[in-house]
Amino acid sequence: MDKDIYLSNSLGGNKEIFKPIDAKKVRMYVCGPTVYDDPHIGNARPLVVFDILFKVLKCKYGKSSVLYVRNITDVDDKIIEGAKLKNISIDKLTTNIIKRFNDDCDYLNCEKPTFEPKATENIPLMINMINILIQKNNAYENKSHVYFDVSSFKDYGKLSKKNVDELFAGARVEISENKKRSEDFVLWKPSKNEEPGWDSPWGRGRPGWHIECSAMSKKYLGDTFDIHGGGRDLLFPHHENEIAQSRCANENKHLSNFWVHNGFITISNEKMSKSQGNIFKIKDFYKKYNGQVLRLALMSTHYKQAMDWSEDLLIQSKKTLDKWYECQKKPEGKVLIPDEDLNPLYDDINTPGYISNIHKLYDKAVKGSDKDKEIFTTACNFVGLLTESKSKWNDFKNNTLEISEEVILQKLKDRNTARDNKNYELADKIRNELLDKGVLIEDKDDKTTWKIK
RNA sequence: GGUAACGUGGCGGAAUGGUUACGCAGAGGAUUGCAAAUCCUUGUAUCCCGGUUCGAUUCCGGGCGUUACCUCCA
Repeated sequence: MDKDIYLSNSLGGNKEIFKPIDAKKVRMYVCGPTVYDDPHIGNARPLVVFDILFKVLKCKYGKSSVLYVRNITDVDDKIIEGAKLKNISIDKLTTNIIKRFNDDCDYLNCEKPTFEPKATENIPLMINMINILIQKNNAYENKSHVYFDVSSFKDYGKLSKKNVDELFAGARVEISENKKRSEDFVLWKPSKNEEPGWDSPWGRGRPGWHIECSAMSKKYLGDTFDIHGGGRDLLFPHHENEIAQSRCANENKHLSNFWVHNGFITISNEKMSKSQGNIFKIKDFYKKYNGQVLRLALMSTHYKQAMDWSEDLLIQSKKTLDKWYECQKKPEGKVLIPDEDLNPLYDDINTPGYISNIHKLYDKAVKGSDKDKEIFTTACNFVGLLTESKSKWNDFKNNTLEISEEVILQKLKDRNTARDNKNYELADKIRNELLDKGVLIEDKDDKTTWKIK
């Protein structure tokens, strides 16, 4: 489609026309997981949001013209703590969690990014970047620690619209003995023997939290790229610090031209947090819901808004997909989604607006031709919905059932016998029994069929 | 306290300087032994107070409310 893509840019705070630096090589970096615990639905949101943005970008610029990099941070204090807590090796923990993460991505039907670099495989790049920052007087070493000197970077706070003086004047943050100012942040820190560490000019140690993204985005996307994405919580300090490191090391005006942040998921309007005990892991939904249900649920709110997670939301999403799967028809050959229907996605990834259009395409498809059904299905497929076969969708539901198919068929037989004898009381009783077990009966024409509620 | 985002019907949730999408739930109808499914029809909303304007839910100001962020170090 010729239409421009619009994106809300956290840098500046306005919705802008998206123009890539090079239309033949559109570059997006999204902050991936720190692999210390099972991914939760808060992690699921950026996965789906940026998966859709990836698809939209490919739609406009061509499949092979879009690079999508999502890092895996596999060295961090939280990982060290997590391994200790679970009493397993760090290696085992990160391997486990990376597997979980990949399973969750599959479950949510997210495409693989172009590159998924791991922090531990890029330590030399980080050391190199830290060296440059020290040389340029943007960083200093003290007692085997290296800190970034925030006062050396005049644009610090620009992304998150924070005034550095005000931010740290409150004296809420204690000044560490090792660093000059409270706002400075660590680039490198020493590791104890049992902790993971790498040799460096400042002794055996490990990188600070932010430097891995600066090093890896540079490696795969260069000094300046088009889009940097992640959750709202990363805006400060993580992205602010990334900008400081990268721009000082690379001496350029922008790290990324666009900064895109997705909002939070809340539970009963409270932020998910461990202390509240209200964290939902993605794998907790494996048995009860097809991943498509979560995907549609995550699309039902615009990515910038906070979204409240609820069982009701999932029930509605499931119901909608049930309806949509009835109308699924695999497109034969190339089918185009009408521009006017695609429009909302180009306008700042407006997924609710797009869903609305899918509903309209559905209305048309139900009454219309095979072609209409193919257009409807294509529109769903575009955002990763209705991609599995109808039988697979139904199989998933059957697997959640506690009653065997044999028993169901026998009950249907009994009921129809009762109906033939006009014993409607018994017939209704059987129907309600099955309904209690989640089996819904439909009398259509002369045939009785059943399905999972 | 500082900063930012948000406030739309019963619920979820878009859009918009002038008839306020879409879904769920509700109501009425067709159909049905009753249901289910499907189809048709349908009611209901822009937090409060000012300002700009012929006209504000939309723009501006104030208020109220909700939420988030305020690191690393510890």
